[in-house]
Amino acid sequence: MLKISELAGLIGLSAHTIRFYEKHGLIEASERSESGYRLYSAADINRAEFVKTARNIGFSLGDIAQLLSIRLDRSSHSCREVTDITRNKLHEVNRKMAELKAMQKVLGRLLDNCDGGMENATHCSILEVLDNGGLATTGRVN
Amino acid sequence: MLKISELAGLIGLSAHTIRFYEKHGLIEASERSESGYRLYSAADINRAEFVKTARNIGFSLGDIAQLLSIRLDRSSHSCREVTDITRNKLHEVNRKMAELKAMQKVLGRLLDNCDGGMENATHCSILEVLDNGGLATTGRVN
DNA sequence: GTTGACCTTAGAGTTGCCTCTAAGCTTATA
DNA sequence: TATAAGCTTAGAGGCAACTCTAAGGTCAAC
Repeated sequence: MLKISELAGLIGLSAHTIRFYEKHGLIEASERSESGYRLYSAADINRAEFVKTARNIGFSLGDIAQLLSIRLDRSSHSCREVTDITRNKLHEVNRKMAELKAMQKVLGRLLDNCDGGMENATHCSILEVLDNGGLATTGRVN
Repeated sequence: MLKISELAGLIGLSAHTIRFYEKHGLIEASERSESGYRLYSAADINRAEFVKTARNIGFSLGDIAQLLSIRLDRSSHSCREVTDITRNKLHEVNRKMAELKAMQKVLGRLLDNCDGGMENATHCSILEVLDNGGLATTGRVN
């Protein structure tokens, strides 16, 4: 049985974060010492590691809660439920990637058109673009 | 002179958001009517549009505050300051993109290895990966 | 028996960006 | 003139995922 900071060291989360996850139902200590300290069993540790792995991959705490409830009783859930959660996450990631790509493109072009020297900003092309409502989308813009 | 909801309609932000931006120093109404209504001049509208454009590109409110203070007195700021803000943002976007790409890769592989059928999740390969600390990185993985 | 590290709790604070509410005044329309 | 739409304010609420604090109990070592 591990104490909270031992578990924390093992899986690489702070004790604070473990308590926070407990409050949200993700991690639990199946026992308490006489003095009330949390004590983590092997099963608790596995669960905590599951949480950490899922978190590393990028699942939200809400996703993880769902995955845990499936994990807890695999036979009454379908494999499909798991892939649905995963696919939704992938779609979310794809959406964000698209947004970031658009930002990347615009920021890159702003920088391309601006020399960024130490002269004053009176004719700064970036400020001009911002003043004019964004990059012109006429011409060969792609 | 426009009233707040007219400005809101023009630039595509809610009146709530415009007040919120005002509280944070981004947008201002240079006048008030006798009854205290905000009235926006052409210059105020330009400024609000500048804010909206910068926001659309993805600059944070903090970035925009900096850009505005440069815009307000272009001659005492260098073009370089503007490119620095822009470059920092680009780096931030690049960092996030890299994170998302990693997630994309992992999620994609999880889905590839799991058929996601309606059978129960007893042998779900995604849960297994999560239970085993992530995707194995041995073998031809990349 | 005292120091110091570690544990407990409830709850507040953080960051970023809104979003909404309450309570009340103003303006336009029918 | 009455009603509805629109405006004002201060301040609360919400989301995600922590992060920290206060005030105190516990435990191991010297």
